[in-house]
Amino acid sequence: MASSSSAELISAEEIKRESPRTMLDELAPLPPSVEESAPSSCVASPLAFSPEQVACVCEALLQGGDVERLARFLWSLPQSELLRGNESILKAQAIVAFHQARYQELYCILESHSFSPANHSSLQDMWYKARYSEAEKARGRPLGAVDKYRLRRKYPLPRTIWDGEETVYCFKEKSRNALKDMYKRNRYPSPAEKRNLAKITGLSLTQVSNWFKNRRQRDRNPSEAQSKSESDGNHSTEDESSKAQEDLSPRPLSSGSTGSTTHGSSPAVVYSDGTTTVIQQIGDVKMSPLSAGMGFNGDMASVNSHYLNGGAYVQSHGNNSVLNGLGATGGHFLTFDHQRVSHAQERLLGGSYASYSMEAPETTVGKLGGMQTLVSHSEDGAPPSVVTFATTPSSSSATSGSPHLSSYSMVNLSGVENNLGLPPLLLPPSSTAPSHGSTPLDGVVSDSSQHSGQPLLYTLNQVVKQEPLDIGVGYTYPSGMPLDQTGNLGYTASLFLSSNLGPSPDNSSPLAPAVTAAVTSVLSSTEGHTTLTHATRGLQEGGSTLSSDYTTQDTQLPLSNNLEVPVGHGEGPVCGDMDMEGKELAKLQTVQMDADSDL
DNA sequence: GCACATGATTCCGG
DNA sequence: CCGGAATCATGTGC
Repeated sequence: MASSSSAELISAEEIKRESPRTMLDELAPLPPSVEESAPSSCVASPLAFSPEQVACVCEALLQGGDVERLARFLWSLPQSELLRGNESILKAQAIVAFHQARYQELYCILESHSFSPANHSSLQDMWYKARYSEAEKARGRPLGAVDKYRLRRKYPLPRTIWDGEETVYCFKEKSRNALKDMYKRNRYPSPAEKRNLAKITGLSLTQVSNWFKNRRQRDRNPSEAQSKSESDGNHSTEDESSKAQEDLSPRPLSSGSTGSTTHGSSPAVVYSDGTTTVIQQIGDVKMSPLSAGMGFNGDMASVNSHYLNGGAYVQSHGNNSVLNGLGATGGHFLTFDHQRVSHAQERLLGGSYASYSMEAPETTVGKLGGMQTLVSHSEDGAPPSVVTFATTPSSSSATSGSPHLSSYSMVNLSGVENNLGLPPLLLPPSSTAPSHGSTPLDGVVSDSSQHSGQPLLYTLNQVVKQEPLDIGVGYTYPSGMPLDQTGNLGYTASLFLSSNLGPSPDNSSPLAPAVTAAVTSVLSSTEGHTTLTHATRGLQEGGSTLSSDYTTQDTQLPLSNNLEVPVGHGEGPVCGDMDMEGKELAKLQTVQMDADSDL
């Protein structure tokens, strides 16, 4: 496996040597709408990306929150890629469609593919926001709470983005049952019990406390708030729910991640459905009530998004999963073949990128596995970006050829408002009607070979403090765009991609079988330093064992290291200035490798 | 639109 | 800091 078509792989070394341009720029060329270039040529020579690579880039761009760039990237993909059914791509398409107010298209995307639970929350949010937005436009006035409620009833979430768990008043049924059970046994739970309940339910300690407080109050004077239906006589549900890591198999309850967290409140939830196991750690932060649009609480995930600030998601898959560290093997996860980039694209790339600004002041680098680092910088001003992929030795999947992307993180650039076209999707004719904005596309598209790609299973961990960060149309990328106090983006996320299928479907370019990728984006800091952020995680091979942790802000970064990589001059976001020299890159890699050693 | 249900918040006392 | 009471804000159902 280590064997990948050499032709398509470029080592970081090579990249830094021969690539003066930013990778992301190449990945996200300007849209064909840009006059000066022949759109068609954009697709003439397909990028040498494997589906997984494309997915990874999508994720990276998604994390970055730069919808504009994401749109460009999607645009650059051959139709066949778009049709593959890869979740990351679909999600990216959905976000772009949302951003551009092409709601019908958005609905189609959301309804036509079953998304992994990790994405449910954000997609649900999009689903509803799109509905609200449409309704608002239709009636010309803002919607009230009741209006929204009705819309939610009218347009229930498709099962493709919803686990089916009903939520009432923001709490999931299971959570309430656990609370009720406990209440039945003890109206005044001890702090420890509350904490445990919090863990079990995925609620915050405060929520649990409030619940008991309210419950007692309403039990006391039934006069006003008679919750007869529930409190009286007998709660259907019986004992035991709370403590145990009980049964509650399918969804959100769980084995109390025992030691989980230091500060009294970071419930951990383990989802398990046989094939996957997810552990989610939930922090205890409240979102600003203002956080635009996040008011909707569809399910627990949403609730969490409301209250959490930290978390992690790990998913492992039966037979494969070798997401872990170092890999000297050469799985080059993301490679870029410059030679295959059309000249037209290059021209486009050279174009204007001045618009985006990176503001994340600093990021950190966690330990990484073998890394592939791609540095990019734009020629006219954009700060450099570095995407680093950690590769993993393909132990268990030596034969499978299935790629594993274990983690990556990317820090981002401020979302730039913009409307770019998105490549046409294969949607029912009716749905493609572009309602608004730009719909540049036409000339794009070329090959039509399609494939329903293999179900790439992945989970994305993203946790963070939620702060409003509107991307254009008001969509707040719900999950992963934390802003730090200064309003800058400082985000770290882990992404686990795994696939336990055999060789990738239609991929002509053999990928390293087990690859752990870590994308790291270098951001320019005001000091002229750049730090990397990264999160690493690993799954032990040999099956679904969870092994690790991850990342993210603040408190929870057990494995991270912090590295600062000096970069060019500190002149600000003016192109050339930010170039990362080969040596810096080398340095970067070295550092990363060092970081590995303590794995 | 209204009434009820329920989670959250605020204020107060211990 | 916790619990109780009052109250607010929003979800829910009719």
